[in-house]
Amino acid sequence: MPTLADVGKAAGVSRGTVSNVFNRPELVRPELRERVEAAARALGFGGPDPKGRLLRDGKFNAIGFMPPGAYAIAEVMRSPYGRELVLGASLACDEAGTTLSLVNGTDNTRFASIREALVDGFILGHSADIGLITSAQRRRLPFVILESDAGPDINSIKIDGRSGAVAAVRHLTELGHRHFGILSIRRTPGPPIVHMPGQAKRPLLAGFPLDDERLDGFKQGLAEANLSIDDVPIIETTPGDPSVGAVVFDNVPEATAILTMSDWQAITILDEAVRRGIEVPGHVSVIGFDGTAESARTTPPLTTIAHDVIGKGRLAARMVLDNEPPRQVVLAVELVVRASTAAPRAKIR
Amino acid sequence: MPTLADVGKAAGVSRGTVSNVFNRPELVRPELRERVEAAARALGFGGPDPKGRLLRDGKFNAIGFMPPGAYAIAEVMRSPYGRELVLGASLACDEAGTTLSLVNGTDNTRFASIREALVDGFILGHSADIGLITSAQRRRLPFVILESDAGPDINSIKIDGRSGAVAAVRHLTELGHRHFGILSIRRTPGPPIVHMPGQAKRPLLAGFPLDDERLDGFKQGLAEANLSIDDVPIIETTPGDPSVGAVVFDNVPEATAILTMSDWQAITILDEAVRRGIEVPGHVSVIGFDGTAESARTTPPLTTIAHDVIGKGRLAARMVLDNEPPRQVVLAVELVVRASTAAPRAKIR
DNA sequence: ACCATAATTTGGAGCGCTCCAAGAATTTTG
DNA sequence: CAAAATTCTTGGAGCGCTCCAAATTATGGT
Repeated sequence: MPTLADVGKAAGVSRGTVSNVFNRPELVRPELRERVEAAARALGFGGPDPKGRLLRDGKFNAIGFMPPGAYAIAEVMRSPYGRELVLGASLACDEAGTTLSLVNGTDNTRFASIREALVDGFILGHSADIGLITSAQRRRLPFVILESDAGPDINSIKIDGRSGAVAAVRHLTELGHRHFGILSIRRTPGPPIVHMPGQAKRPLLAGFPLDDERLDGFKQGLAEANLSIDDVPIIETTPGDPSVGAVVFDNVPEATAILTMSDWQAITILDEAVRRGIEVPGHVSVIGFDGTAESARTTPPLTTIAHDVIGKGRLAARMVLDNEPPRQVVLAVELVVRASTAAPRAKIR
Repeated sequence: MPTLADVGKAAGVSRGTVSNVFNRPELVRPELRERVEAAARALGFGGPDPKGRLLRDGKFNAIGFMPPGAYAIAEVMRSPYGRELVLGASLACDEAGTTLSLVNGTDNTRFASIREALVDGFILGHSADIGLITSAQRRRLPFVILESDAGPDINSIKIDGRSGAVAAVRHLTELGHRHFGILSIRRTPGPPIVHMPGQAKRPLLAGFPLDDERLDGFKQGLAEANLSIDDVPIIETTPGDPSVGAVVFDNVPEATAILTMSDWQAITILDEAVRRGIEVPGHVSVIGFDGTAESARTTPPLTTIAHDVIGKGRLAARMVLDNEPPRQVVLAVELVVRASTAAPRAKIR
């Protein structure tokens, strides 16, 4: 690999002049410039190596996106929510002329990834692991954490998940539902875990603020209707796991309404319902969470607790890019009623 | 920002030892290690700066994805096709522990982006601009170009677009269709451009191999049924432009079948059909291209010319990562018949 | 011609790190 | 207990570049 110095030698000029030819050509006399360019071509020199510039300037011109939980980037890209988040971030990056780096952080390499990522700042997906934040802080780069409570010194953006969850339950109880099933989020790899009422050690606190808050909202909403969450089956499942539908219908046949924590989970239920000839919302109502574009395209279109996911991603990127004093943003959620919820009509089977 | 040297001074050891503490802790005596770690903590040193290591090692551990055409990354993320491509690439990156950098290349900054991206290789979206390839070659990094003919010295992956287009037309003519509309891809920003038969300067060669090839396939397929593409209206439109549906139905009311170059275009047509009460496939058949996941979820599900988009993205990343001798891969396409195509039943209006 | 002024070009000084050969300290061996 | 072997630590040599003050060369006015 030829370097600036090599080209300089070949053209009989100094390193600095070659640098100028490439970066500020107006500074160098046209004929000389041409001679240098010729030398560069002859040597197959394709321009100053970014590595050198980088060390000198110290700017990567990139921000990193780190997946939430223990997910890999590919899993983020699969999920409707993740895609909109990344889309939003890329929108802001497009505007700023910055690169968006999708940083892979598998469980154990997560901290190392943060330490070594070639970025000027981070968007961190939510995490139960406080160490992540410490890691990010150590790096002394601007960062924002999504869907986590991280205190006043740290940039964070979250939605009002509790209100959203309450609104979801209210909507359903107002329609007359009394028998529910709840889909919470499984944070480790594996099949759905069914927690029936009365069973010990129900996952009422998963450790992830996102999940806990929504579960708490469900609890509150149920309480308002004189129902107890303790009587409601909870199924922990990875969003997108296609097997959850079967698990739900097999284990919670009496439910007339399914509360979820993501549109993707709700969509999975819809798919299984079609397979079994169960009508939505005739036999069972399903409510999503997040209000992704996908939720509007399903059959029937999903009722969901929506927020501006793209806007969230975009704001996150902007906060990192702008590097202003830390702030904590809480985004509003909105119940969007579509066609997947209705008054209960008949029991399944 | 403290450096290795600073920490070394504070701990009374050398730069090298501090480096070892962080990178090969087993090489340094536990008590010394602790002293160094304490000093690092005290100084708020969060580990060796990746910039330095980078210059030294020369590896970014990242590959860059550059959007096709003149699109920005955000546009890629919006498109079903683009998302699956990125998903595929991220899958390979996950496996390899590499970062995927979404490199922004707006028209004029495109070449500069290639010159300066902090990556070890590139996935280039297709382009009509040969300069892109030259740029990439100059950088002397492994790269692969998608959906372009770039000769035997260059990694490329493309689908057999011609056969796909022929198959699409055949499917429709076999169903009895004789009146078509074609959606080709507009490569500049702006609203749909309608090219009616007989008009001069129809975009039969857009300069993009991808478009040209498919158009050529449509032509061939039509010819097989004794139809001429010269009699078929062609509408150039950016995939995803929601206005194209109206343009199509207003300008080509006699068409009983719409050929497209992407699922997204087809989906847009579907949306407008719903709005106008036009039945698909009753009044008009619509056929997509690419076979993205979205195409299976529409109402009605789209008939489409499918290929393994995720696999393509994954293979692309692998080729860059593996850096083997250049090869040219042509991926098979497959006609997937779903419910958006049927025999023509009635004329619209 | 000659000097002031303007236009170009130069090369040193890092940017922060890792590698590595060599030196220092410690432990083992005969 | 000295010599040999082993374990640790050190600091020089870059990695390739950009910035900048200083040196060199060209231009212009008298």
